Amino acid sequence: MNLENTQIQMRKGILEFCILHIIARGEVYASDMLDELTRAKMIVVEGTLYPLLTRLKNAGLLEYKWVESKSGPPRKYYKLTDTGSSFLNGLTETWDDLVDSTEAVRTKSQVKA
Amino acid sequence: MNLENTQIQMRKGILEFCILHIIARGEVYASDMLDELTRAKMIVVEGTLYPLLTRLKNAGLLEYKWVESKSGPPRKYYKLTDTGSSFLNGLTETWDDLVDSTEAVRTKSQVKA
DNA sequence: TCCAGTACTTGGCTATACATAGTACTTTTG
DNA sequence: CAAAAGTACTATGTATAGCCAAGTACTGGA
Repeated sequence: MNLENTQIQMRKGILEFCILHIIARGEVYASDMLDELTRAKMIVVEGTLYPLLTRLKNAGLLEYKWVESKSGPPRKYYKLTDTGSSFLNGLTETWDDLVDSTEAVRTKSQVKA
Repeated sequence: MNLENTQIQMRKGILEFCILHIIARGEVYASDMLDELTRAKMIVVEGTLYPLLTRLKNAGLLEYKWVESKSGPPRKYYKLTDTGSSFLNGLTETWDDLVDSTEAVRTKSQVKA
């Protein structure tokens, strides 16, 4: 058990949440998302992102259309389905609760310390 | 893929973080932690907590001593080791970064929406 | 002795993030 | 026009956390 591994575990699920958020605000393709996540300091590699997108699409949360590119192969532009929007709302609630709970534990710790 | 499962994934690593925090503020045994987590609205079951404590102990982050109880079997009272304290500091940093990153993605979303 | 309560343990299951390697298409370059 | 480089996407195998469910061990009371 090392710190790095726990950090990885901490990201689980949260990454999915962030990606749904990014897609929620407009049609994007994978490289757009990678740029966006990198700017937010959430480093992700291709091998993580692409399978995740496929999974979300197969679950009916996303849909995509092919768009020709002027430099390279065509791209998949993703957007949320209605199901995806509902799902994102549910996740947002969970995330907020989780942050609150964690904050509660930390705050109480400071009071007693 | 359902919401519940993603919620479970979101908890990964965070639970460990919370438990280390709880132990950091004083010696406690498992039921104390369960109560504390329940109050913070982070429901955990025994089958999750006990293996986690064993794992943290084997990793050298925790140590425990047996304490007799007046009602029932003796209890393991845990406390952090020095290694555990350092580990918790690292996790705290990671968690704060993660919250910031997530907030960054969400905030930007609202600006464009 | 039998029963209920408390504390802790164990085994099997599922799902995600990662590393790594590979495919397919397009544009550039000699 | 053929080879190389770049872009976008795919596939496979590994490790690990959290959950469920059942089980063990000890205590005290009827």
